[in-house]
Amino acid sequence: MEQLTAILAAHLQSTHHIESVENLIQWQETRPEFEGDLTLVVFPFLKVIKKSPEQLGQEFGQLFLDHAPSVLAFNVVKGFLNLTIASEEFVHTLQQLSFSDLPKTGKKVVVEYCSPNTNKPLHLGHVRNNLLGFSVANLHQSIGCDVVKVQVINDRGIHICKSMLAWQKFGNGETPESSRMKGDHLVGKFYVAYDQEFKRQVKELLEKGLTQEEAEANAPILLEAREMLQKWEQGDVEVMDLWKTMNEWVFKGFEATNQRMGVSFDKNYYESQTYLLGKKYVELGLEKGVFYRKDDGSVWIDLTADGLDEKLVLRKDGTSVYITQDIGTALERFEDFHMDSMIYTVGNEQDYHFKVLFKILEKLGFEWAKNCFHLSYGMIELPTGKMKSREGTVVDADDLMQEMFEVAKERTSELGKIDGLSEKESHDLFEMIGLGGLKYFLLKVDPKKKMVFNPEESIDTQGNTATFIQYVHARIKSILRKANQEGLTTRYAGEKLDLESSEKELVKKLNQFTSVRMEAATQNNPGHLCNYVYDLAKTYNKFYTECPIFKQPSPDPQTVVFRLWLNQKTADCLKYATGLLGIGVPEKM
RNA sequence: GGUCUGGUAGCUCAGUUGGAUAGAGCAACUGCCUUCUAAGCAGUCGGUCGUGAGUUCGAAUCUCGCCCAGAUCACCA
Repeated sequence: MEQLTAILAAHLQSTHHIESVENLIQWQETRPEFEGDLTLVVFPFLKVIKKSPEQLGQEFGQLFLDHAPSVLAFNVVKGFLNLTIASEEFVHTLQQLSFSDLPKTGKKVVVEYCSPNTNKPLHLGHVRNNLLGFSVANLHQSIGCDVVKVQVINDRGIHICKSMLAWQKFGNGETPESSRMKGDHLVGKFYVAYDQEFKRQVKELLEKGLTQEEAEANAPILLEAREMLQKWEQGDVEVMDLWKTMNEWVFKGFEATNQRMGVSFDKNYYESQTYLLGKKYVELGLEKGVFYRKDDGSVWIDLTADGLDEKLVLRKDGTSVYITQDIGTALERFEDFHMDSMIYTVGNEQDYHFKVLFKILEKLGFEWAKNCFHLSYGMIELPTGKMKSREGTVVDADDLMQEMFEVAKERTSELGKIDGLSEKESHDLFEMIGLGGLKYFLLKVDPKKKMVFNPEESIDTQGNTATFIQYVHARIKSILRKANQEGLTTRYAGEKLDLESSEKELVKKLNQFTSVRMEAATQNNPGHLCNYVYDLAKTYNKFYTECPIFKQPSPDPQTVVFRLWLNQKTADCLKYATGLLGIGVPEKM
C-alpha cells in the first residue's frame, strides 16, 4: 500500500502539480460484493482535478497497472477504483506477521480497577470492572507500555462498621471455618443482616410517631455503628482487632474470586492508609492559589470557568472528603511509579467526579494529569431491575462463575466432546469455556453502554460467543496435529501460487490485527478486539470449508503447506488476541 | 432545570478520520455430516439508523432544535 501511495503521489505531483496528498489518498478494503482487493476512493480528488470520477478512476487504474507489479487488474465503479492484488503480495504480507507484544516504549501506565468494599462479596458489576481493567492493562502492555495494575480497597468507613456490628450482635462467633462459608460471603451476610435490623427499628420508630427522616436518623443500630466508627478512628483495640479479623476473611475471599476470574494486581492501596493523604496537597493548592478558604474555614475550588461547579475539598473542621482522598492517592501513586498516564476503571455514575479530579490535578500543575483517563462503564441491570447489595438482589460473582462452569459442562457433555479426556482435562475445559463465555459476553459491548444481564439468554454457545472462537482454535489445532503426525511442515517456502479468495480474505483479516490492537488500546476499548477476533474466526471458518487440506481430492503439496501455514498463523493470532482479553483457547474441544 | 452518556432488524449488538446497496449473532424458516471437529457452513425472512432541519459530490457518522431512557449536579464514599 505504501508503494501504491508513493506511485500515486509522484503522479499527482508531476502530472497535476498537487503537493499535499495526505488527505486525498484514502485506501480501504474492497467490499466483498465487488471485484478486487484494495480500493481507492476517487471522490476527494475531484475538488482539485477537474475530471469525472469515472475518468479519474481509469487514469489512476492504468497508472497502477503500468507501474506497480503487484497490481494485476482494476475496475472502476462510480467513484471507487478497485485493484486486484497479486498473490505474491499476500504471501509477503503473511510472512511479516507475528503476534506478540510490541517493543517497549518506556511509557508507564497505571491501571486501577476492581476497587471493592470490604463489607460484601464481589458481584456482576465488579466482574465487568475487573475484566475491562484487566484487558485494558493487557492491551497497553501489548503495545509496549510498562503497566502497573493497582486496586484501591475500601476498607474503612461506616459501611464497614455496619457489617462488623451485625456480626457482634447476631454472629455468635461465626467464622468462615465454622460456617464453611467464604469469608467475603460471611461478612456480606452480616451487612444484609444489619440492613434488616435497621429497617425493623425504623419501622418501630415510625409506629411511635416519628417521621421517616427522624426514624432513619435515630435508629439505635445506626447510632451504634457511628460510635463504632469513632472508636475505629481513635484506634480502639477491640474494634481494630475485629476490623482486622473480618477484613482478613474478606481479603481471602476476594483473592479466590479474582484468581478464578484470572485477574491480578501489582499493588494494593488500602483506604485505611490513604484516607488522610490528600490534606497536605490542599496546602499546596492554597499556596498556588488554586484553592481558596471560605470564612468558615472550609476550602474550595472554583471550576465554574471550566464549565463545572464549585467543589469543596476540605471541610471546615479540617477533615477530608472523597475527592481529597483521591487527590492524595493520585499523587501518592505518582511518587510510587512516576507514571506517564493513569487509567481509572470506575462506573459511569462517577463521570463528574473524575472530570473534577482531573481538572484539579491539572490546575495543581501535574503534567501527567492530562493523560489521565476515566474508563467509564455503564451499569449492569437485571431483567427485574437494578442490583442492590443491601437487598440481596445481586448476581454474585462466585455464583455466576460457577453457573457458567456448570452450563459449559452440561453442553459439552451433551455434545459428547469429553470422550477421551481425563477428569482434569475436562474440568479445565469447562472452566475455559464457561469463564471465556462470561468474559467475552461482558467485553464485546462498548464499555459506555449499560447492559441488561439475562442469566438464561447470556449463556449462549453459538454465534458471536467465546465458544465459537475457542471452537475455531480447537479445529485448527486438530489440523495441525494431523499435519504433525504426517510429518508435514507449516513453513511455506514462498513460491508462486494462485490464492483462493477465502485464502486472501483470511490473510487480509490477519493483517488487520496490528491496527485493531492499536485502536483498542488507545481507545481503551477491548470491544474492538472482541469484534475482530470473532470476525477472524468467521473468516477462518469460510476458509476451512472452502480450502480443505486432507480431504480428497487432495490439493498439490505446495498448496497444502501454504494452507497449513495459514492455519498456524490464524491459531497464533487467535491465541494471542484472546489472551489479551483474558480468555483461554483449548487444544481440543 | 444545568451537564454528561446512550437511542441502528422482534431481541443483543457492530459500524475506523463522513464513502459503494447500513452489517453480525440470537429467534423463525430452508439446504449441507461415509470422517481435516455440524459448538460449523450456505441461504431465506427481517431497517423511514429516535425525530425535524442544516452542512456537501456523499450523513447512522458532523452542526442545531425537539422526543425518549439513564447517570450526575452531597461538607456520602
